[in-house]
Amino acid sequence: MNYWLMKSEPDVYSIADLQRDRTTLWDGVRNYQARNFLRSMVPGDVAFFYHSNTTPPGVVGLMKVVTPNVDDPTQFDAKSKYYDPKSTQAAPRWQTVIVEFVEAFSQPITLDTLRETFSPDALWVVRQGNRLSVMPVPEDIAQKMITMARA
DNA sequence: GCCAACGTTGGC
DNA sequence: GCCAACGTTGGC
Repeated sequence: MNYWLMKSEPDVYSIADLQRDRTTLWDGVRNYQARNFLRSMVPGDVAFFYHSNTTPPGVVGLMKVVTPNVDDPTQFDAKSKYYDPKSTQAAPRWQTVIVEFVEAFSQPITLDTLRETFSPDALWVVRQGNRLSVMPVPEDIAQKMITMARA
């Protein structure tokens, strides 16, 4: 079982939206490093939901992977902003996962607090200029984050 | 809204 | 294969 961190702008899709929907297909990732992490996810993996482009940015809850290795349907949709003309049904470029809501933290962990607590070498989201939207989280860091959020 | 960081594209 | 131009991300 692995831990991940996945970013979303709450104006686009928030933890409250996931709580309402229960599950969602995590579409729109168009970065190869992030996609490769998505491809390596397995059912039962736990992901921290991170709100980006908001005040304050931070980790707001937990979800878990229920269906791995799903072709992102938006790559085939010419009307989607995520449409990829180089992708074909026979050779789709973009895979993602379906995630299920687990928990909305009563006490979100802000980026400031993450920076005070964890090293950028261990938790990539605190690296300056970090733009990766899906990243691994080491297990010991993940356990500490969960403890902090429930304190 | 600004802009630094940085990934991608495309001409050569 | 280099690298300048360009587009996007995301904190502030």
